[in-house]
Amino acid sequence: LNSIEKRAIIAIDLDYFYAQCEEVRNHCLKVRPVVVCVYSGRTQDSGAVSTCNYIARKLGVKSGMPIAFAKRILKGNDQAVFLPLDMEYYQSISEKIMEIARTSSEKFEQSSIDEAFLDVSSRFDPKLEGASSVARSVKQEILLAESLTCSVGVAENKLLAKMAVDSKKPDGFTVIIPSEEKSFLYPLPVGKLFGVGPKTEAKLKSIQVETLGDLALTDQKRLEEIFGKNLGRILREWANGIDNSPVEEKPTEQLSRIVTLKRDATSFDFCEVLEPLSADLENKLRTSKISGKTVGIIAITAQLKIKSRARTLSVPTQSGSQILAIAAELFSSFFEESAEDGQELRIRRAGIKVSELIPETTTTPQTLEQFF
DNA sequence: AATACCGGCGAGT
DNA sequence: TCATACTCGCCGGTATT
Repeated sequence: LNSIEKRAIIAIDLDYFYAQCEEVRNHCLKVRPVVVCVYSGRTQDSGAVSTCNYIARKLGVKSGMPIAFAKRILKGNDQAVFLPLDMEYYQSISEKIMEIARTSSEKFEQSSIDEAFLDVSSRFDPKLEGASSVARSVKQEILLAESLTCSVGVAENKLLAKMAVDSKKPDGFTVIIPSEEKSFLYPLPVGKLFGVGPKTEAKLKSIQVETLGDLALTDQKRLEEIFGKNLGRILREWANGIDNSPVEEKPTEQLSRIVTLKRDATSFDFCEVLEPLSADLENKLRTSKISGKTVGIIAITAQLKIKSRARTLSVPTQSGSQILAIAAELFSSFFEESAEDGQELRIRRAGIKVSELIPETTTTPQTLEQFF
């Protein structure tokens, strides 16, 4: 039993990140509802709420909500501020903070623009106590350097650290010690488990599984029948607080760019719409020194259904013009294909995805051998 | 029978 | 009421070897 060393994992989550970044550059916003929006450009207020500060949340604004909803909720509130997304600014702050986190631990994993895991197991004896003091100082360092608050969770694996950090926000500090793992998890409704969204929650409720305690005791075979072998196993393990996944940086597996069309279309000017996307992808591929072996398109229909088509190349590419040409072909045949089915395809949003990313393959071969 | 590829779905920030 | 832009992972079906 002692041969398996326990770990000490810290989860860091920057509070209402984009909206807090906006507060940092304009302190007056701190006392007002702040809503950060992705404007789609169709109409005045078309688009969705990306995130908002806690003042806006308290009034009922939520991530993903249409901007027009949020405006209705805050109508008459002359303090409310609606701001467009400024990803470059948020990215630059994220990079500085992630550098602080990275250098605070030998093992580091950034899991999104505003979240990271640290594994500090090797450094301390009472591991969770040591990890807690690292978590405290990282929190402090982030506050001093960037004037941003974050929440932290400390536990013996990533799942528990993530559940811990989610349990108290903003500015939270939550440690789950081994003896408290089950009493922390079991009372929670299944929908609170990371990875359980509305669909999975509904399925679980339909078999009378309401809490993580229920889930933890549900027959494994039954879960595998309903959710498949993998998800069935993971649901049960996670409900029991079991997670052996390592803290490690994972290379990017796919890149995509997508835009909302000015209006739903049964066809559109592929070059005009897709060229900026492919150019952006080329830029990203080149600066990341990677190439993509699969090029695909993403279409969101007028009914908000997500459709995709893809083609795997014999040689990975970085070329924007090649990506554009393939994407245009895929869209073209996709429209034809649905015309044959008698279905008129109405597209709302159009995108390009590059996947099967492989370290650097230059488009112009240097040598004959490379060419053949 | 194993692997590759594709398209759909679900979930997260 | 209106519904972004990304990323990741799994599943089942079909094609390829």
